[in-house]
Amino acid sequence: MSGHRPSSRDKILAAASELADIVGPGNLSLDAVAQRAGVSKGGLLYNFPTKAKLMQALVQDYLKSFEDALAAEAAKRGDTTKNSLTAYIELSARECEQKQPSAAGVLAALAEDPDFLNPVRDFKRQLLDRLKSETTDTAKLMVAFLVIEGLRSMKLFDMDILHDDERNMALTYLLAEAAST
Amino acid sequence: MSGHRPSSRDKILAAASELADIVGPGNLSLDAVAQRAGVSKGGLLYNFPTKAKLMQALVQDYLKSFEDALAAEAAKRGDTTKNSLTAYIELSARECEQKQPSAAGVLAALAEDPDFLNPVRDFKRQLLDRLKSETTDTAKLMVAFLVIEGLRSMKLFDMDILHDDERNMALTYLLAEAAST
DNA sequence: TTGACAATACCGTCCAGACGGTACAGTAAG
DNA sequence: CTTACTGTACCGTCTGGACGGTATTGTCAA
Repeated sequence: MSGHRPSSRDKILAAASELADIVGPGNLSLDAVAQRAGVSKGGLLYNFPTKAKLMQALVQDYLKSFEDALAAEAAKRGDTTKNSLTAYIELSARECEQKQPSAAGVLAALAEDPDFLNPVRDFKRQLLDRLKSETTDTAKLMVAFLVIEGLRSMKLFDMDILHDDERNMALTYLLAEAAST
Repeated sequence: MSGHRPSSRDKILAAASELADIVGPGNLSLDAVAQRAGVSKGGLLYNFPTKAKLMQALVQDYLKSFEDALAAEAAKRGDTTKNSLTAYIELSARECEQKQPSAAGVLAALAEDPDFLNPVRDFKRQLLDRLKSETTDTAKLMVAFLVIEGLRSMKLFDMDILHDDERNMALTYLLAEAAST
């Protein structure tokens, strides 16, 4: 079900994200995506019959890879459901450090039509509910969740406002609070 | 210096923001903006000689109105510089409740070219530095700042994920921490 | 006072190019 | 024969922006 060799589909998705990052979220054209992916335009439209479908796939792809990373992080430590908040925090912290161009694809989808973000909304709400069922102090959960959301939005907008120590301060504070629950 | 009657310029800016919210950030056209503002396209181009200039103005406008609101909030309570974090938190909290369509204009600017957000980055960094100089506990400041950033990004993306009580929990937590400093 | 001119604040039209998408013939692999 | 494309040609639409015009108001010398 997963683990293909780099298919055309994957190359197109990657090319679209990279391009969105280069030309700006609202200036993504099918011709340019096809060219960057090393695929003809006909080939692109064979895989994604319409631009909207491409955008949906971009969002789905982003969500899927995040989901996988979260599951991997939870598996890496003990599967005790109790510390999945800690897993979420640490995963997000690590993601802040590195590049993740796939986020640019999400912005492209947003630019095209904000409704493409509906799956993201659903995903986040589900995640929050899961976290909620596993923690006792809801106020602290909300703070942690929102801090990460803030960090994530900064990354999305390429706003490298925070110094490393500033970010770490917030993160260690969160981790300490999460551990004491 | 301020307090004009609704000039063409202002009508255009407002129309652009509203339209961005309706048609999606990446689908903002000059023709549509002109029409909605009740101005001819030539008239629009007179006020904003290029689309890029419009976008810049949209961002500037957004920043300015936020700055004004923050100053007004600080003035409303005592001008003691100590509690400007509290002012920031409460202002942001109130803004979460209400509609503020001007944010859609910022997304339109982002869609066109992410560099248009540079002024936002500068503004936020300045704000953070000011807050930093007025508080003792930097870790708690960072948490508060990032929580608000998270709230703000959700509003921007129209992600009404949080229930009112969830949001209030985070906010009252923040206010309590800010007061105890 | 008046006539000449200029600046301001627009209007309405036009155009070259880019875009999403279609159509279709061909092809190489399995 | 089907799948997964390639390549080319094309269509209708939309877009940013250039351009020429116009009404109003102001300025200022004679």
